[in-house]
Amino acid sequence: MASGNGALHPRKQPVQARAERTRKRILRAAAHVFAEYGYAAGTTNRIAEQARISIGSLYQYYPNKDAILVELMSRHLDSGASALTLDRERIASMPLEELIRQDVHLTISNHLDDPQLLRIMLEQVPLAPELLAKTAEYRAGRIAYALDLVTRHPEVRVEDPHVAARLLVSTVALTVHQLIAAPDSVDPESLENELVTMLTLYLKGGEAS
Amino acid sequence: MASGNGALHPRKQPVQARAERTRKRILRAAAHVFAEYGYAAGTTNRIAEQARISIGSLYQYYPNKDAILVELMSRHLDSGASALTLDRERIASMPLEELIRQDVHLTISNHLDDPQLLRIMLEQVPLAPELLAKTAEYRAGRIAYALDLVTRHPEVRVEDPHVAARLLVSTVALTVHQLIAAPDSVDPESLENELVTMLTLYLKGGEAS
DNA sequence: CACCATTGTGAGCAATTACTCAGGTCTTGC
DNA sequence: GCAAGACCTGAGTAATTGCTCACAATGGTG
Repeated sequence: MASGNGALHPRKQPVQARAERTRKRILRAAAHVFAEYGYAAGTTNRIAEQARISIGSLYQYYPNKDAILVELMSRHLDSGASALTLDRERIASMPLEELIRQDVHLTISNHLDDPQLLRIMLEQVPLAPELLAKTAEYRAGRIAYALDLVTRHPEVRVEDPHVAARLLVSTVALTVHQLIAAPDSVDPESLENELVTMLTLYLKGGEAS
Repeated sequence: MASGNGALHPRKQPVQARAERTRKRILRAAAHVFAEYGYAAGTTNRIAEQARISIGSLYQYYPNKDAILVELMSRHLDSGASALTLDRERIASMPLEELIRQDVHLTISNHLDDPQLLRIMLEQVPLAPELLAKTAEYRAGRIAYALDLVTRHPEVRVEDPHVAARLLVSTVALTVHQLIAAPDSVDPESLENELVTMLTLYLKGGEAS
């Protein structure tokens, strides 16, 4: 199913405004269709139908089905990664709880748009090699940031910084995803508070600050 | 892809020993194939080939592809659920940390067999309606247990018990799964220690016990 | 307006895949 | 030894689906 035709087409770039609109319609439709039917059952013909364009047009902008998913995921990652990085100076000078809260809050709000789509994308990542690299990079960045925080912030006391950093990143990403996308989803505010409490206590090592 | 033919076949029961062996071969092969190729690309013909039986035999025991996944998942859930429940009496009388450690340890060892397969199964759950009911039941059981622990154990101090219980369950299941199945997986022992520390501190609310 | 590149169309092809069925082979009970 | 059922076989079928291509429509430019 994952097409392995190494050669990636840099399909034609849109030059007229019309083309740009079509491209956007495809992406919007794909997001909708994938979220509703899942990746396998979200057929390209269905996407074209939803976008009210012909299947031929779709393939003028995306060389194959995977490419559409890849672009959706890329956009999500890019938007998530941009708002994230703080300079190292500020890490040490801000209260730990505030740093954690910032991260958790950002992650939650990033998931509130379309949890269903997120779910599909995360699941399909391992099947699309191009995405693997990109998500791996993204994850590595987050882990590096967490490791920085864990090792440099004065309030932090943990046994194993490397494991702690990975646990931190995984916990935030996964629980937010799961508890927001769940059928009976948890109230985002409560989730934020509990998560922040948990992580802050953990990093402080249970000692008074 | 998810066949909606409500009527489930109780395909013929094996009566000879030969048949029982075939059934087992199918399951083993399916686990292997799903883990290696994923669900969509894990075709029934491939499973039959791996099991060294003909495709026809496969369909004598399983009415469709979904049914195989369902049985694999059912078995996993049953084995996981059995070892889990403690009587309410003992909850209050055991140290909190020990209770948590027990749970985390069990979850980790339950994932060490075949993380890849687990991954596939968890992803495909939402597509197979029969499984949804079963996993929902399983999850509900775990959450109920956690809620019991959170509300009745004397060492516990949390703001919102319901959210805390769900956070607890999700955190253990998801982080274990992710960090064990990851390409560069975390050392299980360290993971156990860090997770236990984090959860225990959280539930105790940061106050001295 | 006239020309041509850009963009859009959709019937249909090739490949894949879940699943069937007509007929074989083995096991068991007598 | 011999029926009769249990079990197994695998080429074939129907349906799905990603994707192509020959052609039509549209937009900009002189």
